[in-house]
Amino acid sequence: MEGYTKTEEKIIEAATEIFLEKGKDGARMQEIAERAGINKALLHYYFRNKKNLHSEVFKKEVQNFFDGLFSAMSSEKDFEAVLQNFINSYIDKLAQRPEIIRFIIWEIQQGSGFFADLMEEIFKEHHFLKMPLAEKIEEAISVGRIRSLDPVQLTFSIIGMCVFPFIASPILEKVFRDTQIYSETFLKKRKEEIFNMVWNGISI
Amino acid sequence: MEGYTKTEEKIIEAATEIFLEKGKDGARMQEIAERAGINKALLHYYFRNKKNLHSEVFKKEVQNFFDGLFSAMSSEKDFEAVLQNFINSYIDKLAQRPEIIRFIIWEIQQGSGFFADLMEEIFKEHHFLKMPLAEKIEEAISVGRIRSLDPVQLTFSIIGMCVFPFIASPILEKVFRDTQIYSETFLKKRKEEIFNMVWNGISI
DNA sequence: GTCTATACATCGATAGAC
DNA sequence: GTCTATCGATGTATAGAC
Repeated sequence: MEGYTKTEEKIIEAATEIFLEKGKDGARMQEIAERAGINKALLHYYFRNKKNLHSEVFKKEVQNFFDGLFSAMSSEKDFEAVLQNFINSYIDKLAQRPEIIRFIIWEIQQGSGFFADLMEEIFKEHHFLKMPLAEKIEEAISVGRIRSLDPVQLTFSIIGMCVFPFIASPILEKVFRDTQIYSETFLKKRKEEIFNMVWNGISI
Repeated sequence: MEGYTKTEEKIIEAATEIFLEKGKDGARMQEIAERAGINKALLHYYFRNKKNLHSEVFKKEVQNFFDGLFSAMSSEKDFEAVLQNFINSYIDKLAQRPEIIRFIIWEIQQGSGFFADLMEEIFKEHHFLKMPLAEKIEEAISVGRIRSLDPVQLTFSIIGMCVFPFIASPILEKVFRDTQIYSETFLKKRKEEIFNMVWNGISI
């Protein structure tokens, strides 16, 4: 981590774990302090209050997630490769940090607009106008690579298919006792399934 | 609501609103009492503690959501109709109560297993063995109505596509200023888009 | 059943010594 | 920068009058 002192790093690290696990309201400053090996007073010395600390952690996590994702996208390639790559990257990223979904969903529906602003910022950093994948889809349509459809709708569909297994993993692993969501074989199969479904549905 | 006294009803109603909006940890018993027009003591008289009240509300909401959904499914029809019907019902249900997604996701990832148990119970009530849609897909494959594929994977895909727009609605309406997720036209278009994507991808 | 009053714990945040 | 001690607010929960 750059730009942080040793103590700040320890705090951020501890706060990330606790906020991801318990959420903003469920998290306790006391617990964060303990896990960081310091005391509450020092938390406030560095981050002033809980809201602030949470924002810092949230911003870092979201940026980290999407930076990796979008930087893998920017290179110009054939749309089939772009699609394949997007699905693979998204699933791999989610498998690394599945807790981030709940984190983001909570913040989104809080209605603060904080996440939306953050995303806009990240889009700009990567020189996208709005949603990266939607732009690529538009391109592919205009050059006749795929059939004409609503790029936004397709983007929703692809992301939805990628995200859902991670949202539902605890139930799914219970209902289907032999399904291990985080296993290499499942992830590979999932990637193929999404790609096939989409490509069958949109290719000319 | 059946089986509740007038006061219990008022409490459940108020608690539902507050829990859906602020979550289990963010909700305050004081606020629930005020909205119900009673005092804190009476909350504990009827529901003993916060955890209990939250469970009650959660169970009621989940049952209400899936009961409506599954009872619309049980009748035997051609798979194309079943699929169409499932997508339509799911989207309509979500449009009615979008807050339930966050509610459920939070509970799922809490790892208590409460939601999984609840779902199993609901499946049984409707005489399904595991996941309703997955069973219908298996049938359709075995009679050669659709191509052979993993029913669980397809189920994930369909639900993911239905749910995602509601998860992301606040950002989407910001990024695409002209997109009104809850408008009749958007919902209709979304249903068609999902059905077409799936049907193109699986029909023989 | 419903209220007021209050016990008791714990929270986020701060003051002040070092 | 880091600590101890503590404040004031607020949280859940209960006791006891009506």
